[in-house]
Amino acid sequence: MELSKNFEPASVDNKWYQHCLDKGYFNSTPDEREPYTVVIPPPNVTGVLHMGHCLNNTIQDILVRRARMLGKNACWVPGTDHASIATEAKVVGMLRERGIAKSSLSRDEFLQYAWEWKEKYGGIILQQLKKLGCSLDWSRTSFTMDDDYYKSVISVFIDLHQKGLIYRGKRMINWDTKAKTALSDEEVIRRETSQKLYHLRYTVVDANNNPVGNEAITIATVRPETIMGDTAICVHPNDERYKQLHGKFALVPLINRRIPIIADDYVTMEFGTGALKVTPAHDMNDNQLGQKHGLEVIDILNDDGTLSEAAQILIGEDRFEARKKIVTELEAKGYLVKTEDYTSEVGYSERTDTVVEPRLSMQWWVSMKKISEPALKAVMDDEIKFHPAKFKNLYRHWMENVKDWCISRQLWWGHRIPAWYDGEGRFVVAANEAEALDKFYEQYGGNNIQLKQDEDCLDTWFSSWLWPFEVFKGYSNPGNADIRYYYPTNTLVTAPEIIFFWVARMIIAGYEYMDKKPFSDVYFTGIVRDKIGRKMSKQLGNSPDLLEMIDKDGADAVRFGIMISSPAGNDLMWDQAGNEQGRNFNNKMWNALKLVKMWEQRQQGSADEQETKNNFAITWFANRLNEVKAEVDELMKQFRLSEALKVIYSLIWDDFCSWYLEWVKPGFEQPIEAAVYKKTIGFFGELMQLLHPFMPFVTEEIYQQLQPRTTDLCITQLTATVQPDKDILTQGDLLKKVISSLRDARNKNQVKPKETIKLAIETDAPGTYKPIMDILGKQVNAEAISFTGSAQANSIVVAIEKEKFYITTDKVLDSSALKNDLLKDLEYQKNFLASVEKKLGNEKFVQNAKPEVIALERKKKADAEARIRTIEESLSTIS
RNA sequence: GGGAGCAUAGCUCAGUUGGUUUAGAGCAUCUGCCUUACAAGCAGAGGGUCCGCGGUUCGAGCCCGUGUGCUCCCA
Repeated sequence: MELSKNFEPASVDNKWYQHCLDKGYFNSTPDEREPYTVVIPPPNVTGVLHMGHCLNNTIQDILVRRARMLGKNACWVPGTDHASIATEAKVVGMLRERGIAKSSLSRDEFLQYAWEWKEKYGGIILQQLKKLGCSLDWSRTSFTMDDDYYKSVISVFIDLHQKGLIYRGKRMINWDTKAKTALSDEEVIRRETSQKLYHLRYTVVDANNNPVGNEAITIATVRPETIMGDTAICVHPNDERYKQLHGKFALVPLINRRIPIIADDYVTMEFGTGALKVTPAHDMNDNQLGQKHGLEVIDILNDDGTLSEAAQILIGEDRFEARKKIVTELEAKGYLVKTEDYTSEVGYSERTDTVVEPRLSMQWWVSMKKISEPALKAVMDDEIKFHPAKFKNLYRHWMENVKDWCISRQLWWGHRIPAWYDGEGRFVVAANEAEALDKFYEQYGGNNIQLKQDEDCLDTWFSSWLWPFEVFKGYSNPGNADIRYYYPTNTLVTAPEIIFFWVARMIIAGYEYMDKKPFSDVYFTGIVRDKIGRKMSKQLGNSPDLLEMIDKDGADAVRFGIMISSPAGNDLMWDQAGNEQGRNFNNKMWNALKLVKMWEQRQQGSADEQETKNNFAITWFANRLNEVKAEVDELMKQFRLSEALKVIYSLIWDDFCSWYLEWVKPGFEQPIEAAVYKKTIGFFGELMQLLHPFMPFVTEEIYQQLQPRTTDLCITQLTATVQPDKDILTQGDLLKKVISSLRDARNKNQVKPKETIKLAIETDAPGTYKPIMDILGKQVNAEAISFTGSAQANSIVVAIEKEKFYITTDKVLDSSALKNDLLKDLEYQKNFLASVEKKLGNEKFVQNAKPEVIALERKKKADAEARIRTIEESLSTIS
C-alpha cells in the first residue's frame, strides 16, 4: 500500500479509538494484577472541553496508558458532577426559550425539565474526551446524582448531623443575588475592581438629638446605597480628630436616623477619613464589629439585590441603580463632600459573575476543625504526596485556619437537604418523611403533625467529596469487590485552584468514611495561559477551539503541544506553535516509516545480526534506547512528564532519524542487509511503544504499519529496563562529535556537500575508529579514510580531543577561518587550564575537597594540556 | 495588611545533598543545502554579568541576608 505524503490523523484517530473500544482495552475488572486507579475530576455536566481539561486529561491518560503497558490493571473512571448553579442556569435558559417561567413551575416539574436538559445536552464533554484519546473505562461512567450516589450523599449528611458535625445557623454568608443562593467562600472570586470612594458628611447630635455646634463627621464608603443600614460610626480611640465625638451620635443622611459614634482600634486611621460607617447586615467585618459592640442589624436588601422596605427610600431599586440615584441625591442635598477613584477587591460569584452580597442568613454548615485533622496530618506526613511539594504549604495554611463550610444552596437541582420542619420551625434530620415523623415524635412528642422538607439543596462539592470511593459504591455498598480492589486510588490529577474546594475535602471524606486515604499522589497541573500570560477565559476570548485544533492537526499533535510546555505545577504559556511542533513530529515519524518501508522489499543476506557490517550502529542504538528507557522510568516516577516527552522526542528525532537511520541507510536503490532491516523495525516498534502514552494514535498506526501484528500497541507490555553499556555510548558520542566537527570544517571551508574529500586520521588508538570507519566515511562524504602519523600538507586540520583529522580536497583552501577557530579554541583551553591549575594550587581545596573531585580536576588538567598541544601542532601545519 | 512562590539565551523552560570543564534543551534567529523519507526538511552556527548588592565557603546559578520586579493565595 502506498503511504501518504504526510501523516493524516483524521481517519487514524477515530479508527484506533473505536478499535480499542471494540476490544474493551480500556475496561477494567478486578483481577490478580496490581491495580492502577485514577478517578477523573468530574467536569461540570454543563461543561465543554477547554484547554484546562485538555492538559489535565492528557496527563491522566499518559499515566493510565503507561500503567497499562507496565502490566498494571489500569482503571480510569469517567463521570460528571451535577453542578447545581450552572445547570439550574442552563435549565432556566431552556425554559425561557420555551416561554416558561421557573416561578410557574413546581419543584417536581422543574426537576423533570432539568433531567430532560441533562439527558439531552449534559455530558457532551465526555464525548469530547474520546476525541482527545482518553482511555477511560466508559462502563463505569458516574454522575453525582445517580440513584445510589444520591442516597449516599443524603446518608452522609444524616451521619455528620448525628455526629454533631453539621449544624444550622444564622451567619454571614456570600449571597449570589442572581442565582439567589448562598455561596461558600471558595465560590467567590475576588477581583481588583475600580470603584469610587464617596466622602459623606453625617451631622453630629447629642443624646437629645440637638446638633453639637456645627459639627459633622465625614466617612468614606464605596457603598453609599447601604447607609440606610448603618447602625454606628466607628473611629479609632486614639484618633485626636474625633476624641470629642466619643459617645455622641450622628444622623444618617436622607433618613435622619440617629446612630452612635463608637471607638474601636479595628479602624485604620490613615484610610479614608479615619471614620468608618458600620453596616452589620452588609459587610463581614462590620458584622463582627457590630457583634462586639451590640449594634442593631438592619438588612436593607431583598434576596434579589433590590432595596427592601427597611431602606425607607429607593425601595425596589437594584443596589447598583440605587447607588447612582442616592449619590445624585446626596450631592443635591449637600452631604457629598468629595468623590475619589479607588481600586479594591470585590467578590464575584464564580458561577454567575455577579457581585456577591455579604448577607446574614440561616444556612447549614459543616464544622470543619475536628474532621479535617487526619487530612492535614496525612499530607504533612507524606502519606499523601503532593507534586510539586510546594502545595503542601498552601494546604497546611488553609487546613490550620479552616472555616466552617456553608453547604446549603437555595436551589432545586441537587441533593435536597433531608431536614423536616413543623410549623414552629422545629426540625429533625432523616432520610425520608416516615423516618422524620418517627424521629420527630420521639424528640418533641405530639402526633398528627405535618412536616415539611427543607426546600434547599446541598453544595455540589458536598457530593463530589465522596467521588473517589462512591464511584466504586464504597459507601452505598461497603466492602464490595470493586472498592476493595481499586481503593485507595493511585493518582489524582487536578488544578491547584480546587485544592480546597475538592482535594482537601476528598481527603477529609476518605478518612472519615473509608478510614483510608483516597489517593496516594496528587499531581497539580499549572494554569493554562495564553502566550502573553493571560489566563484563558471565555470573556477574553483567548481560549482556542480545542475540537477545531484536533480536527486540524490530530489529537496527538494537540497532546504533544500542551505537554511539551508543561512543567509540573507551573503555569504554562500555551502557544499554537506547540501544535505545529507536534504535527511536524508526526510527519517526521511518518516519513521515517516511509523510508523503512522502502527497504522492506530490498532485504538481502543473512538475518543474523552478528554478521552485519552495520554492527556498530545497531549496538549503539540498542544501548542508547536502553539509556533513554531508564531515564524515562525515572522521570515518570517523579511525575516529570514534560521532560520525559522531551527525552523521547529527541531520541526519535535526533538519535533514531538523524543518526541511526542515516548510518544504516543503503545507497540509492541499493539493498539492505536483512539483519539490519529486522533490527530497525524492532527499534522503531520499541520507540513507538515508549512514546505511545503521550501520542497514542500515530504510534499505534506506525506500529501496525511496520509489520503484520497479532496484537495492538496499547496493550503491549514494556520490557524491563536494561542497563546500557557506557563504553558503547561514549564511542557513539565520539563518532557524532567527529562527524559534526568535520561537517563544520567542510562548511566553513565552503566544501560543497556533494564534493568528496579524503580523510586522514592521526591517532594513538586507530582501533577505536576501525568499527566506525564506514559510517564516518558515509557521513562526511569521504571517498577514502586512512591513518597517518604526521601532518598532511594542504589539508584542513580538525582537532578533536587528542586526535587530529586532515581533510584533503581538490579545492584551493582559505585557511584563515580555520585558523581563527583554532586560536579561539586555544584561548578557551588556556583559560580553562589556568582556572583548573589555580584550583589545584589552592592548598585548602586539596585539603577539603573530596578525593574524587580532586581526581576529576587532575583529569581536567591533563585533558586540557593534551588538547592545547594538539591545537598548537595543528596551528603549526597551517602556517 | 498577612503568607507563599518566581526571577537563567529573543521566547518557554531544565539545571537533582554546592565541585562532570567558562551553564543546557526546545522554539525563534543566522549561514549553506530543493542530498530520492521528510523544505512542515537536512547540515551547521551565533546567542547568557544565571535580577542588583552583601555574606558563608577552598569553591555559589544552587546556601544565608538584603533590595528590586512579577505572580498567586488569604484578610
